[in-house]
Amino acid sequence: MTAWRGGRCYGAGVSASQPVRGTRVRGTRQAEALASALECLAGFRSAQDIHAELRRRGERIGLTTVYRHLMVLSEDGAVDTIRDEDGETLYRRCETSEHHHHVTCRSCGRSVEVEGRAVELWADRVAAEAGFVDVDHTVEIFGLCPACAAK
Amino acid sequence: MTAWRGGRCYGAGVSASQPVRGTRVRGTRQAEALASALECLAGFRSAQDIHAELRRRGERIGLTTVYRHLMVLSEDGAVDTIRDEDGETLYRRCETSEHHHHVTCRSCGRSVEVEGRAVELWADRVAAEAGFVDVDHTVEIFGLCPACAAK
DNA sequence: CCGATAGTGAAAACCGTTTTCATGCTTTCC
DNA sequence: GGAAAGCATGAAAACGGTTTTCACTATCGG
Repeated sequence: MTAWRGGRCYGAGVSASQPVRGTRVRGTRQAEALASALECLAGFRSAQDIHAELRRRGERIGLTTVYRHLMVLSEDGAVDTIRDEDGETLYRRCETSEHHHHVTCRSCGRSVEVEGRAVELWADRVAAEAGFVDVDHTVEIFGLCPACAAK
Repeated sequence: MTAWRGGRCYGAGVSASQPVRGTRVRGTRQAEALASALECLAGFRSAQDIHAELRRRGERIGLTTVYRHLMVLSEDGAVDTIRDEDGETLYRRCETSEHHHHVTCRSCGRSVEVEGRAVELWADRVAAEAGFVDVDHTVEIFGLCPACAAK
């Protein structure tokens, strides 16, 4: 469970949010609802948070379905995923399809995408120096956003 | 469960490995055994791997105790921890007490410590630009080590 | 020795996630 | 329009790593 759960973001409708990128996520009421929730939620949220939010909105949708859709969406690159400090997976609608990293608020979940050409290069370089191949990296930055820091 | 479990590293003894840094981990047979196992195991291992290894060596030690000691050791900075792609926590005896990162083999767990002045600076900079404070970061690189890549 | 104190570990609880499987909803074809 | 086929759904159960519980044991100072 994340710390910042609970929230507003009602008045959902935001007009029939159309399918997120050409994925198979479409058609069903549940997929629509999930897409709309992702549209509306600003930061990284756990699957359970998102499910709770949907239920709060009155949607009839099962936790299983939320997990299933998030999995597909993330495989398709339509949502980003990160792991919080407890190992829980957090999801967020992806803004750009390019490789990038995040500065995420550990209190409210709000996050900013940052370009990381520099880290990419660094990671590739040090891995190559160590003789490693097929290299992959995870880079996440957590902190307190200006709003939360103000408290 | 990690992929590279099971291994040699018997003939353990390595002479009574002395207590790792001035922690409260000492005295008991189990703590000694764990310290010695960590000394001997090269790469990052899951708590369960380490426990299995100890049992294989004939040590009488419970999984709970392994977890407990690893927790303390990691709080004291005597072991490093990272999360693998499945969210499982992996442990390794720490080589330097300075902040550093790893290039870890996703097949055998072997890892190389790398200096990351560049990333530190980058992380601090982008976080500051976004107005975040109390910043923390995780940077892990996974790949195939030369030996595993050769197969 | 002895008693206080800290450590141990089997079993149960936890908790996020995945699987199962019976049921529903769509789509397709006639 | 309707029946069959196929995919989506979700409650409940399984899963797997980790933590908690609690009765028991080892250790250490005196």
